[in-house]
Order: sequence, then C-alpha cells, then structure tokens
Amino acid sequence: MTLDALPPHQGGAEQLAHLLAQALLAGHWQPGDTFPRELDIGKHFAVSRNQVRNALTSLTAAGLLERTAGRGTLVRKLGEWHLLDPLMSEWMTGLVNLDPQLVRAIYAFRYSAEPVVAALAAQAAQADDLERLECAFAGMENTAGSVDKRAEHAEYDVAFHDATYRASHNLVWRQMGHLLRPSIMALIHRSQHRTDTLDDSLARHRQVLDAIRHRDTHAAETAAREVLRRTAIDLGIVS
Amino acid sequence: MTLDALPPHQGGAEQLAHLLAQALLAGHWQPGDTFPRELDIGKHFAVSRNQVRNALTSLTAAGLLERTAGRGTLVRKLGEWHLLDPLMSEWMTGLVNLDPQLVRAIYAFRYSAEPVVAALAAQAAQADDLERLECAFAGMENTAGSVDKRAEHAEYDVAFHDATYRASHNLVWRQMGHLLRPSIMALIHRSQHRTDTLDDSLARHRQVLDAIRHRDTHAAETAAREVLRRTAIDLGIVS
DNA sequence: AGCTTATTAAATGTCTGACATTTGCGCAAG
DNA sequence: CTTGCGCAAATGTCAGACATTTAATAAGCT
Repeated sequence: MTLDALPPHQGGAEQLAHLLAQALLAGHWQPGDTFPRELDIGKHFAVSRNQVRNALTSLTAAGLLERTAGRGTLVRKLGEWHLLDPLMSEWMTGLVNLDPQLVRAIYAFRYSAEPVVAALAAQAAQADDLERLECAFAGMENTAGSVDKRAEHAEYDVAFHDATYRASHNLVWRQMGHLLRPSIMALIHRSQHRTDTLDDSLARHRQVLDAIRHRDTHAAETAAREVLRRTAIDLGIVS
Repeated sequence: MTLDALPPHQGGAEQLAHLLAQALLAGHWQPGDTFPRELDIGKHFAVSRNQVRNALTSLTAAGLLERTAGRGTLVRKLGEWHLLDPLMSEWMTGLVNLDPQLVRAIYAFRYSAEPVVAALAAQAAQADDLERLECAFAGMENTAGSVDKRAEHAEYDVAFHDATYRASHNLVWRQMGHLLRPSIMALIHRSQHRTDTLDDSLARHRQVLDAIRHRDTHAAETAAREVLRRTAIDLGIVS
C-alpha cells in the first residue's frame, strides 16, 4: 500500500500521526506489511524527518507499528493494538469504516462492564456526579429528534456514559471512559435514528439516572444492561 | 526535589524513563512541581539531550508529565496518570513504595471486574486457555511454601489471572491484564506468606479453575470474588 | 554443490549544533 | 495602575552527519 491514497495534511506531527493512524485503523495496510520509510513519508507530506519520527513514535507506542533498526517498520495486527491508549480513542473517533470485529469487541466489553460500573456509581455517586449525569441527560433530551443535532446528541450521550464511569469514583474505571467515544460515535453512522428508537433509548437512560440517584445498585445494573441492549440493536449487532 | 537522590543509570532512553518514572511514582516530586530541565537531566546522567527527550516523551505520553514550550515541565497529579498504559505497569512493577491510594484503587477495580471476567472466561474458554490456566495453577502449587520461590510464585499468580483475562476472548479485557502485575507484585512485599494463608489462596484459585473448566459462569463469578477477598486480606486492605 | 564468511546496501537510531517559538517576568512609559 | 516592549529561559524544530542493526548478496573455501 502506498501513501498516494491519503489526503494531504497541514502542519504538526500530531495531525500526521492522526492521519496515518486512521489509515492503519481503516486497514490500508495488512498486518505484517512493511510501512513506508521515514524519508518517503517526509517527502510525500513535505515535512521534516523529525515530524515523521515523532508521529511514528506515537503510533509505535499505541502498538500499531513495530520498528526495528535495519529492518524497517512493520504493521502490527489488531490483536496487538493498545485499545486503552487515549490516543487510540481519538483516532478511532470519527472513523467511518471501523473494523466490525473491533466495534463488536468494544461493545461486548461495555455490555459486561457497564452494569458493574453503574452499580458502583449508584454506591459512590456524589452531588456533582449526579449533576453531571442530569446535565448530560437533559442535553440528550433537548437534542433528540432533530436531524442536524445528531452530532451534538452523540456528545451528550458520551458525556452521560462518561459521567457514569466517573461516578464510580475509581481511577481505573474512570480512564476506561475513553473507549466510549468511538463506540458511541459508531452509532451515528450505523443507526437509522428513528423517533421511536430514540425515545426508547432516552427512557432506558433515564432509568439508569434514576437508579443511581436513588442509590439502587441492582436497578442501576439492570438499567445499564437495558441501555446496552438498545445500543446493540442500533449498532446492528443483534436484530 | 533534585536529581541527586536518584541512582545512576546505564545506557538507553528506556532505562532513563524507567528511572525517572519510578521516582515520580514514588512521589519524589509533588504534583504541580516543575520537573528538572532537559539540559540538567542530561548533565546529571551524562546522556545526550536526545535521550532525555525520548525518555520525557514516554513519561508525557503516560500522563506523568505535562510539557509546554517556554514554561517547562510540570508534574501531573495521580488522577491524571494513564494507569492503563502498559509502560505504567512495567514501571509500577517492582516499586516497593507504591501509593496506597493506587493499590487500593487497582484492587477495587479488580474486585468489581474479575468476577465478570471469570464468568466470561467460563463461557468462552478454549482448550488452550484451560491449558494455560492449569499450567499456571500447577506452577503456583509447586512454588508454594518455599521462601526463596516467592518471586516465582508471584509470576505464576500473574500468569493465572492473565490467563483468565485472555480466556474471556475479548480484546479489551485482555489488555487489562497488564494491571495485574503491579497489583500482584505488591502482594509479595505486603503479605506475610504464612503457610495457612497460602493454602487458602491456592484452594480459592482452584475453585476458579474448576468453575471455568466446567463452564459454570455463576461459580466462576463467586470463586473469583473469593480469591480477591483473600487478596484483600493479604494486601492489608481489610483485616 | 554446499556451507561459511566478508561485503554492501538500506533502514532506523543517535548525536550535535544551531535556530525557532512560546512563556513569564521585569521595567519603563503613559 | 495599566499597558507595552524587550529580555531571558525553557521546550520545540530543523538539518546533516554519523552509528548501528539487519538482510541480502557475493566471494571463498571444503
């Protein structure tokens, strides 16, 4: 695979990393392939070798590439990616053609984890946590239905789930909130956003909120599971 | 805080990063403090500015530092650390004075997560997963009791839990296995390793193994919880 | 022919010095 | 007291040469 198919870029090693990462995530290179050389990348995008090296350092840290002196740069397979690296979430967000295997894996994780997280949140939530949750839910309500507010709605959706993870008051769970963004963003492109499904989604989210507010761990657990059942349908994972 | 208290190092930006990271994790600098400048670090350890920059790049990616041109390098607080970065696990492993808040947070995560993971493993485990689990468990048995095999025993302990995460056959859960190593290694230094507690720990691990082997999700869930109750006692989190 | 050993080419890694850019501070004019 | 200018100090960037590792190739010996 060559670099010719990639769009131009404008300034900064971060953007270059973003560009190359999205190409890798989209499967432009097969695992095991040799990635273009530093100098070639520099020529193609008209950037210095330093910028290229900085970008490739990020990709290597994220487990997307494997570099060894003399041999070159190899593309690693999906199983080796560091999915929990915050940079990965950034790169995955907004990517239309995310590997279905990946979407499914992240969903399966959320389906098993979020009920537990919601239960923890019901135990540990403070006043500010509830405020965040309510604010996010209100935003979801206000942006529901309008077609041109779909992106905004997704942001509130992300905020709601992120607030749930934060409310667990556990450092580890909290950082996992990064994974939500790409998962929820994938919803925008895959779901039809019919009115009745949106209402259903809102109702299930409200039950999570209420359960956490009433400190009902069991209800929070089942409500979170119900939200994700709705999500699975919208993602097309189950009919 | 100065660099004078740090041990010398020998070659490689990775080792330098390891050294500085452990100093940061041990709390040698307070959050908000300004970290030594690149040139000073280079002088002190007799390495080039390149090596220093490479090391600091890793620490920055892990959320330990925040660098801005002109201002300098600031130390970030514990809540900002990227605990899920594999490098962090490497750095935390073998650190004697790990922040109790961190040990507790990781333990709380495991206590809520591992029952779910064990249940998933009971559903999804294949033949090779069972083999890994049995091999690790056998290693734990063989190295129990002997004082000079404590490190080896811990390795088998890590392998057992890691095999459980792997057996869930979920890409996200699997990567979380990194967190196990520092958590379990902390056990070595904190627990008294009396014979009866070791026997008890082994018995509970065996129940997890049996439950997964028999594909009993509920039993796996409760057995994993029992293992972690034992761990909590050994960690001194509960009496 | 087959195996071992130099040689060479090609890629990433490293060093060095200079320069660019950003930030915070001091100082002076208004 | 505020504003603006300029200086100093820190990280960021660049360019070029060099070092190191790796794989392939050719030479040479048995």
